Amino acid sequence: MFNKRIKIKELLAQEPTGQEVTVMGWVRTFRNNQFIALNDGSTNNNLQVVAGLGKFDDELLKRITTSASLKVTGAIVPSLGKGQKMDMNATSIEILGDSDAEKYPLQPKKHSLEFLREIAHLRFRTNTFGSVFRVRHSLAFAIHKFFNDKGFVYMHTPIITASDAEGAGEMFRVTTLPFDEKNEKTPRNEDGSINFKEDFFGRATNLTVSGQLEGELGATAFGEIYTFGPTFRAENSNTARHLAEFWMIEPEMAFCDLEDNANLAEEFIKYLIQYAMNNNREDLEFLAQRLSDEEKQLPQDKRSEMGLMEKLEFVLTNNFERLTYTEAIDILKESNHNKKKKFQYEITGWGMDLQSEHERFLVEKHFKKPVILTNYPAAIKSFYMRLNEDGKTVAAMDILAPGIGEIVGGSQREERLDKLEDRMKEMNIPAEELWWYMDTRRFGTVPHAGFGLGFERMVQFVTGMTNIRDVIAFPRTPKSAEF
RNA sequence: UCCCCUUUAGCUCAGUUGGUUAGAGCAUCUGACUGUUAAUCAGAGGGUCGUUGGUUCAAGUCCAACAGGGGGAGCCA
Repeated sequence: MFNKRIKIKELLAQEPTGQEVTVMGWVRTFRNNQFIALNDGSTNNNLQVVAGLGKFDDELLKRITTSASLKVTGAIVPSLGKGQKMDMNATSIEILGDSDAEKYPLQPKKHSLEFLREIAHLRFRTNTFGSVFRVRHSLAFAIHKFFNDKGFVYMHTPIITASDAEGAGEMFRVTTLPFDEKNEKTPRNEDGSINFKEDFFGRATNLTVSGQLEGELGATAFGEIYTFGPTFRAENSNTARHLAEFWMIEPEMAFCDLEDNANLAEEFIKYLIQYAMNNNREDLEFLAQRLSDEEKQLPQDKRSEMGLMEKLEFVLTNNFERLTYTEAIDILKESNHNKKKKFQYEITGWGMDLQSEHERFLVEKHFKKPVILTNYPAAIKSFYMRLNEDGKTVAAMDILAPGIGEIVGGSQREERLDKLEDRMKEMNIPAEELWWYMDTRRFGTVPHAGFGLGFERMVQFVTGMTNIRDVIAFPRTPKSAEF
């Protein structure tokens, strides 16, 4: 019986010719004791249900409150009012679930994003979050489509990992060892350290911070793989662009160098934007409007130069700017911004790590478009990145997006066993723990490369949401895991 | 973790140099109206001023600590 309903998005695309249909959804507002704005989540547009005067009991009408769920049947006719092309003249209204108006926290008015974060379980029922999460869904779908169409194998890398050598950040421990206040039940070695042999896996384990190392195992068999799954970082990060639990896409390609890698990343990002623009135009236009309304409250110099749609269009039609770390340092050094000493962190010269103000200057002020920075000094990058011929830089790449910062981090991997071992020794990475990783270099090693794209940062970029906590359903951040 | 800002009704916010009974809009409730568009009109209810301590004759207002939220930085995707 329930599958007889028509979704409001589909209905609104039809012409009103008196057809009798059934819809189900939640009440957004009930105006004039007669007009129900009904929403079923398929689109932000509501169906106006008209409850003709005198046709329904007062007792029933009283129960039509904000967010009550209804099953409504009636004829679809051209609207007599101005705001919509069709009305449903209700012949039957059934209340599926009441919603106590005195207790329901959402009102038909603008709410702050901060307040909505505190009621994250209900915020999907707002237009903003409806749009954000429909776009998020589309992007997730497009990721699989992009890689599937290219013949990549979708690989599920483990969530629980025994290696703590990945070096990508602090990890969450996974254990079944007893935890009591005095630690009396915790198994100990003779020297007092915790005996992990007694733990579930017989060793210390953690939540993954990256699927890359396992991804490389797949790439050196299937040729091209990608992962798309949750990732965990136990960093005490309190920013609008970090989460303790987030989703990451990590393609890994054999027979691939840094340039191929950068080409793929750029194509990938553009594909995702194009997909959302083709499939979520209505939601993006709503979000663009929201963003522009929001920015009207900011001082002139803090507003974006482009609207959301223009920005996405611009990224699609322009090549990402590609330059080396060394070139970037030169640009920063020679900039008027630097000469006027406007950087908080001084440009000390080659070898320094770029601060986010430097990255933002390059992306938002100098080039005004996404930038692919390559070939960083080896000393500031990870052990697995391929050492360049100059002996001092590695084949790394970061893609920096306006307003978001680093959206992609990747590299060509060090496929030469001796060079990899040297590098691990230098950086105190225990090669023996990663024996399985080293085996790819021992048996048929091959030039290969890959990158990680932060999914939530991508969703932020496409939706224009400025806080990463507003593009994931239930954000996990330090001191916060309510829902 | 560091720096800055902030916390007053369900929500968004006023609240003067410390001084009677802490206000507004929206929401809610009651009634009216009935082709409305965040409906409108009239009325009503609704507050431990984040928590604890201090200064003072007197604290929403000043001070301190703690907690929550926001912005920026670091770590990174």
